[in-house]
Amino acid sequence: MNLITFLETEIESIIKKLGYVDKVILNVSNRPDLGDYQYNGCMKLASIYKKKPFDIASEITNELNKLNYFKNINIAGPGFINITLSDSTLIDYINKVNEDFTINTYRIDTDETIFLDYGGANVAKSLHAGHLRSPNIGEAIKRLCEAVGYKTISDVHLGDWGRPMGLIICELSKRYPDLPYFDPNFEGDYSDECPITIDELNEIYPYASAKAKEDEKYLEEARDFTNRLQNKEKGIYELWQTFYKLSVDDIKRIYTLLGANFDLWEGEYDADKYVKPLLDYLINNNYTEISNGATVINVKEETDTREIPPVILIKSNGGILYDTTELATLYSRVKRFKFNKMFYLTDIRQELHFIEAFRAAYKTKIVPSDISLEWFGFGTMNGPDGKPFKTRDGGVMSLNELISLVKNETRKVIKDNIPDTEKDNVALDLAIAAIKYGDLLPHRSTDYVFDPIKFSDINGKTGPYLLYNTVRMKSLLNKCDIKPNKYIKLSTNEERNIILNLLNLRNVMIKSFNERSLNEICEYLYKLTNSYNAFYSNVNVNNETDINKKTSYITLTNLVYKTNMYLLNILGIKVPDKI
RNA sequence: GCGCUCUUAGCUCAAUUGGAUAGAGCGUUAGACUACGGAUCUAAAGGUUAGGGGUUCGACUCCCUUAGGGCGCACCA
Repeated sequence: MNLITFLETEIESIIKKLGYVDKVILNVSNRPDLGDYQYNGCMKLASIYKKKPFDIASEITNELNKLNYFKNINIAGPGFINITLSDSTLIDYINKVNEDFTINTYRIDTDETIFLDYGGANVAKSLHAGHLRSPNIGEAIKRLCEAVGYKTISDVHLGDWGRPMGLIICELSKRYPDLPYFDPNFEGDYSDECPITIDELNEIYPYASAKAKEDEKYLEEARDFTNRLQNKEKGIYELWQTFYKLSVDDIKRIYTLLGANFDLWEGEYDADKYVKPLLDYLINNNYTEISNGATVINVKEETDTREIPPVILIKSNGGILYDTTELATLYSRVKRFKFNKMFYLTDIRQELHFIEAFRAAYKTKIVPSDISLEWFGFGTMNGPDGKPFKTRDGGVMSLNELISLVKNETRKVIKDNIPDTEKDNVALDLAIAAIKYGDLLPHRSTDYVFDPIKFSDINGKTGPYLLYNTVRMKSLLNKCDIKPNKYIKLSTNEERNIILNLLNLRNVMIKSFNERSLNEICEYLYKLTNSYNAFYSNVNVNNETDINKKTSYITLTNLVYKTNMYLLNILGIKVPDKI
């Protein structure tokens, strides 16, 4: 059992024995000079039980002193209890963790499944800087859920069936009118060959989108193509399939680079076949009403402090919208998969959309009340000017460009002894680590400034620093003639700090999981690594002649290394063999 | 206009149910070490937590208010 959890339950039972009730939480002390951990509950208990906090604290510490886990227990201020663990407690615990790493982690006993919806890529619109956070955060949350004990299902939820598709097809019909896809009398097989390249595809959408804004006739044509596609008209549908594949292959390539994997590559297209049954269900059960010519679901509630507009299912011109597709997706997921919770991760601006969609889903019983729907948003990734990250000339920066940009920085860090043939791969690993760590370090919901140079620095709180030091630990483990075994002797203060940090892993995972944010884990990785480096710079492990000390050093090194690997894997950061 | 949200060190970010002296990184300054991967480590300076008021033993955190950002408010996704 985790040591901190164990001590919390011990204290809880002491408090109960004394006649009080509290959910005991042991916090890492913010006064390390007074103790390792602190319990702050006495002030609260005092107000409940009408006693002096100091007296309650005394009663508790008297009982605690009967246990033999502690080096020191003291009361400070109005009634803070400070606890310092004894070395033997720490040594015993480290040896238990050494046998079973998972006791030091946060893991619950559950057979629940969480369905995660993140990624949010759009077909035929190349991934750009604004698309970075969703796969980064989403993938890490997914891995954290799995580490905690949940089963997961992840879906990328592609935007692949709306007006953008019509715009692409419209523009293709102008540029390549002779393609067989546009010939209604064409009888042969459409070639599998895509008529365009990915670069051209990436160029077409912004072009067509801009043109549609100023050219009403063009927009009308695009609408028409959208309808023809959604009716799966021969030729048009096949054309869509070819550029769909081209685009999705490119999206997969970049997501793979970023370490994001999805169980499902579904999207609006897959939801489309559920739209009709959904609408039939909603209309037949009188969940809908007509408002200004549109078919809507009213989701206002009396307690609302703001105006909540209705969910529009069918536009006055007969078309369907974002919300319709969202509900159809939910409708199909509930029918096809078994899960207990659903996590949505998007840009923070979409909050209202999800509030509405969730209300509609519960109100209409599309989603049963025992499935929890949860949305959490992420903040914007900004440039140095505090506005959304752009290229130097103000254009949209693709993720390809972004990765290259950072790779140019991380390449400078690589040592000369790495063969030229491997340098590029190492630079890429470092770049991905730099980007992901930089992205996950701030709290999920806050906007942050993306700084390629700062993130690529091998010194400081960065991905490259963590990789470098983790690789160095591995190198030491490989080089040392002693293998990790039993932790015997706690001989330096630096080791004690490392152990206290290791002890904290579980709490860090709990906080990260509860917050749906990776910033606690990122901070922790730096802190743990840094505490190890303080040890490393003071103690030469390989030159140690005392075999007990040396074994202890290497055992501790191994635990820090394992913890780093465990957490970096949760963050989706790959650790290269050499840097 | 209405609503949500943010404002913390020179810069970029943290802050554990309301807890003690608000912490990190970078930058700055001063040190350590022929080095198992030194691309490291140690330390110092730097704060009226945007301003004002309130709640209480205690407020970056909760409430009110002023100022300044960001975002959202039915037929885009």
